[in-house]
Amino acid sequence: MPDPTDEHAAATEPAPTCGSPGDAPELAPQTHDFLKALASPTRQQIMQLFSRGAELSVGEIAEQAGISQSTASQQLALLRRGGIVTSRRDGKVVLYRGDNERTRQALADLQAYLEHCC
Amino acid sequence: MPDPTDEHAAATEPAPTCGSPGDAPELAPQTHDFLKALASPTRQQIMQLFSRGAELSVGEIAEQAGISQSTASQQLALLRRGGIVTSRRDGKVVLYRGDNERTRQALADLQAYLEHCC
DNA sequence: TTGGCATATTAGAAAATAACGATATGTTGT
DNA sequence: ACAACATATCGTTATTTTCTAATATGCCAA
Repeated sequence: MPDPTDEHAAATEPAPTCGSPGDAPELAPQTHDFLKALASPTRQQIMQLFSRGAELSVGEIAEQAGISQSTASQQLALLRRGGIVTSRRDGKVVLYRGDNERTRQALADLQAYLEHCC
Repeated sequence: MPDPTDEHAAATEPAPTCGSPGDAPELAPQTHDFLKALASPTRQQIMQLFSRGAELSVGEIAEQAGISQSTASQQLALLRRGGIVTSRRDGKVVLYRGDNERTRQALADLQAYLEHCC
């Protein structure tokens, strides 16, 4: 039986729409994941492989970044959770690429968050 | 004799101006510090105290954030290293506030970095 | 179904982070 | 110089992160 944690289901979040517009806006959990995902040398190194929309398999990423396959898979999972990359299955490989849409969104949210304190 | 690590000297960096414009732009060390500084619940909580240019002492921040004085000092040091806050001495207290200028710069650098891969 | 390959997940050790109390440094008044 | 107060730094412990090898899961072909 297939696990309910379906990997390549389109996990579309309902969008929190910023609860209390009054005073101190908290950083959305998604944006926190975004920041955590980027705040790592290894993951930054991985991101450099996705120049101009390049699409790479986990194996290629592991090799080019000089890390093990399992490490690559784990770090890619974190990057995906942070909304920085997307994945799709093509045969027996899984291809990753930068997620333009969600990255733009996270940047906008971050900018809005920093607006009120800086 | 005063330590060369002068705390409140205006540490103005020469700005790296992005070495090789060709292919894969690395994230500036400053921007990495910026990301790491923000990717922490405690430090995000601290940042929420600086609503609209508020200026607070370390003691006030520690109290309002519910953390010890030494923790506040340490976390504020990380926020300052990330260019998110500035500090100035006023008598025996040290006042912190959001650093508009450097934050804007870090956001711009981050945006440029993400441009090429997303 | 079986075998082979690619990716995800697990388990565990090493390293980095976060927090605190205690102490050192700095500053202002007396 | 000394006392009093505020902040920075030190030393330590608990938690989290990071990485790898080993194993499990998923997909395709025969």
